[in-house]
Amino acid sequence: MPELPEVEIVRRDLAKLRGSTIVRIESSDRRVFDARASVVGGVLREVGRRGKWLRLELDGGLVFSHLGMTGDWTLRRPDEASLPFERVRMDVERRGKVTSARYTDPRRFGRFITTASDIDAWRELGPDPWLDGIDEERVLGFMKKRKRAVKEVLLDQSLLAGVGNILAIEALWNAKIDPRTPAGRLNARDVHEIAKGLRAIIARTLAYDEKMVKAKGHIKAPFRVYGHAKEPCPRCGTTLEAIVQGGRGTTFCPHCQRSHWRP
DNA sequence: CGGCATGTTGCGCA
DNA sequence: TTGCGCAACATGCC
Repeated sequence: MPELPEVEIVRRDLAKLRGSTIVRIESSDRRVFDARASVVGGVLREVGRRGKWLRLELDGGLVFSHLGMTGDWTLRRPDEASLPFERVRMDVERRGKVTSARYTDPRRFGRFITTASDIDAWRELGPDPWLDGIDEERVLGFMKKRKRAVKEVLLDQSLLAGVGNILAIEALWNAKIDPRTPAGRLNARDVHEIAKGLRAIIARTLAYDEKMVKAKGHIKAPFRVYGHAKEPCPRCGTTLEAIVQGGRGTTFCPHCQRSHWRP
């Protein structure tokens, strides 16, 4: 369940384990699990996140976790059986009590890496729009250099880490900007609207995810256009269109998401 | 059965 | 060197 807000929810859950000692890590999955250093025996000091990457800081080591498309972490008692699609099990102990963190991932696009130093993927991430804020001048400069559609550029993790397909679609709808607009044609005001749009959808999705954690009942997803192709635009009533950009689906309103772009 | 999916990487080609 | 399109990864769901 991964985009910035979902990963943030997972981070908060794992942060409950701060101060614990890693007592055991097990995985038979060579695709997901990459052991570059031994971290067993290390004490978990901090659970960080930038974009979609989780970074567990230990005394004498690091653990990086990426949820791919279908990854998730669940805290269980150590005696509980393996979960369906469980790929990694990490047991930690604090004051004699053992908690077993289970990483599940049906599609196995995720990664779990134990290492002694920061990995390239982490170092190459841009700022996190939620934790670090959005430097609009930098975003504009980045956009100015590209010819691709703004929607595709927003998915570049070196621009703003954590923006995925849904957030990009929703932010552009919030900003009333056509996702096909060549990035280089955006102006400062467009970038300002996109920044506002991103902050809004991140806040909205986080709030939704927080409710989901508590109330088990079904809550309506907070998305205005993602998953709503062929339905009326919530703003103007025009039928929402679905297109493919860079191999990913995009939904948008052909009427109110125009800005200054013309085909 | 066919098509689509909240992500990323790697390959071939212009 | 760079950018782009697309397949691949693996599985569930509609």
